[in-house]
Amino acid sequence: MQQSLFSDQHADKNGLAGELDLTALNEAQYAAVTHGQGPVLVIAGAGSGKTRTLVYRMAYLIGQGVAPESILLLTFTRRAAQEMLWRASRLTDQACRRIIGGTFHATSNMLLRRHGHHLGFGSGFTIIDRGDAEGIINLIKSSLGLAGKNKRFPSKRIIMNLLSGQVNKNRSLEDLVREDHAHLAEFIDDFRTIRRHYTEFKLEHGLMDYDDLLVNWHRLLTECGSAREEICSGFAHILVDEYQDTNLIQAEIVRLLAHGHDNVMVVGDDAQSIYSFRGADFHNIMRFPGQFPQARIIKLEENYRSTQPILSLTNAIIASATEKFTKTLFTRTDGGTRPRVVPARNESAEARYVADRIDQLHQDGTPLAEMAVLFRSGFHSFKLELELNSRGMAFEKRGGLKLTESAHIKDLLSFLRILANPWDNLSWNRILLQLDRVGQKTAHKVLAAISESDDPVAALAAYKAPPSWRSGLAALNEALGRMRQPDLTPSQQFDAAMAYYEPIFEKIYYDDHPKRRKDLEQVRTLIGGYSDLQSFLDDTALDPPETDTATLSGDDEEGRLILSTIHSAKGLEWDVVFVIGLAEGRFPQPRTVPGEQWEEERRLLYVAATRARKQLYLTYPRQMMTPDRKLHHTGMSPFLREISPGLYEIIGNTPMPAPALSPDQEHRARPRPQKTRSARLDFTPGMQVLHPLFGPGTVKSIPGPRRVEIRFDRHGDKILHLDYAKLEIIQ
DNA sequence: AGAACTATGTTTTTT
DNA sequence: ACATAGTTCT
Repeated sequence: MQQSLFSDQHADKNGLAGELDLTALNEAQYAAVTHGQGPVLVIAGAGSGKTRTLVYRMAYLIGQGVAPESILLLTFTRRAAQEMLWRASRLTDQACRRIIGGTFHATSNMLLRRHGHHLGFGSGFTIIDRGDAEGIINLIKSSLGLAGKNKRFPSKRIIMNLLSGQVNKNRSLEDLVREDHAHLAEFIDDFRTIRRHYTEFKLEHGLMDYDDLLVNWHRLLTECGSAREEICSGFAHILVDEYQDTNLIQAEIVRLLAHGHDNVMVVGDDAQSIYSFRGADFHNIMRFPGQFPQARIIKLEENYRSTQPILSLTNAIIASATEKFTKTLFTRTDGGTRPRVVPARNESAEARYVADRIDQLHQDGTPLAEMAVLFRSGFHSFKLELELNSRGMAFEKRGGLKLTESAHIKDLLSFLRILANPWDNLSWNRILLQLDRVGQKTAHKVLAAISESDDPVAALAAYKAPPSWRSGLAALNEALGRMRQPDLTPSQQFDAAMAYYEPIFEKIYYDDHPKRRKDLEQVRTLIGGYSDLQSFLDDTALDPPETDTATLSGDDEEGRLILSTIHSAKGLEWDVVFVIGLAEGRFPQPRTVPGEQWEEERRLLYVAATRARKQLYLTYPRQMMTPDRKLHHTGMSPFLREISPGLYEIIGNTPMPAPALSPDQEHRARPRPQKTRSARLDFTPGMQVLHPLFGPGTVKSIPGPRRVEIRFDRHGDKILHLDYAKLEIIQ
């Protein structure tokens, strides 16, 4: 009997860490991991081990002799990418250094650097982030005289949505205006003008935003045969996690990358689709067999993460969804406590309750790293952060601002970006505004004077400034001169920029510069790993590093409590999970309209609740501050109200009367009774069977349709799916 | 008069 | 963090 597939010589050659124990997999996972050639679609529920399956497949392929660097591991959210690569590195030891993978954009960046000459941009393009794009829009708005209309002009967010029309949304400008913002119709011409200017601006300055990157990739792979050949031949296997988070163009790129061999395995869960606002479309999962007619479909339906009471509740959350999903989850984990719903008097009481519970659980032995607090929006945790700080409890907040999005980092990076691209108007604007007596208008004037020059830095040195800020400009010019000395490493350039920026920095952020200084030091460390400034800038634009608020101390071994937006918690799991702010008017978001948006909010709650292994707390304040600073009462989130109260326990001195449920809701919320089918494919308890991997065993029970539970002599109890199991009946 | 500075109010989620 | 409105400076 083959215990491990890695006891052969391939394992040592490729540096697999220890043995890969395939017997730990269930039947469907095993089928996915050991699948030979061709496309595979794995539809997997929450907690079904989908990332593990994907990573095992990678290790399995390496064990079969596939070169690690010819496997492409992709996913579409940063946190999930981190988790995936971490798991991969545990399995493959030194081979992991040769694995190519991460977020789609980070991988793009790597491929661009390797094959960039095909894109026709030469080396002179800069990748810009969302903040840059918004900055450009603002510049355009003011130069067109549209800024004055701000009072009635739509927010920058709406403009961004409209501008990204092509790639992220399948709707036209007119559709968007008609559907979502009918009152903005009169601005449609302005939108068009802004969009045209934005496109021109990017072309003129050699800038690419995220969407351009995708479009260019797609163009490259469809229009340039030799480039496609060169890129695709490098990857023998493509493994994609969180496939439901792809948008149309990304799904198409995945198909094109597999050109010639179709060795693609995608893993996704349509019930966990929470990124439609950036163009992701979970119907891509359903379209996959159309793209790859040979595709084999495998479902992972057993949940290994959560206890039954948690699973019953999460199943009830998703059961109310209008669109029916492709699978039902079950678990064999017994025991566990019912999820707790906690109404608190107000936000402070909610924060106190959560902090108290965490403190208690910690004292009882749950490590802080095994607990997490999740919420809909970044600012929902403010009260809790205050509470935790006042108690001296350390935590790590995820989601919200990235390191490179904070003002002081942007300030400093501006200098470096000028060095890489002296025509970067956005960065110039930022630098000029730091000078005393220079505001938006003056900066604009200076920019107009220097940006047409062959050497903007020299042009700035020659610029005749009025006496009020002449000395400030002189200092800037001197600093730029120092930074431009030849043969400086990126670190030395950073230090030169810092020497000039430091006094300004301390003045601007007089109240909290010690805290911000740590971020700057972090960038300093980061830049030390680069010998080429442009690579550093591209990497940070595409894949901004996380703010690390950690103060490295002795108890770092134990880890820290995580506070996270639900979006940033995707793909992770903890023993104890608190979901806070589950009040009406907070979850779903206040302006959510019924329909697709409403359903996405529901899936978001589903994602949050399915992060929990053992304990789940759902809390909400019964009193909240309205925008006009008045208190008003709120009830629990409509998503919670739909759930049968029998599935949870209410905590608190003033329990709410259980809301009456319609018989229909009552029925849907209850765990589904298992259907028993008469045709059981000849398996009955007590029967002796033989399995190619697990060896001999005895049929224990028939837990569901097309499933058998078998007690194996060597590997214990397992539930097998008859669609995949190659069982031999002995007697 | 025009530009810079200051106080104030509002914030979805993110590759 | 940013936009805007109101106030102060040149």
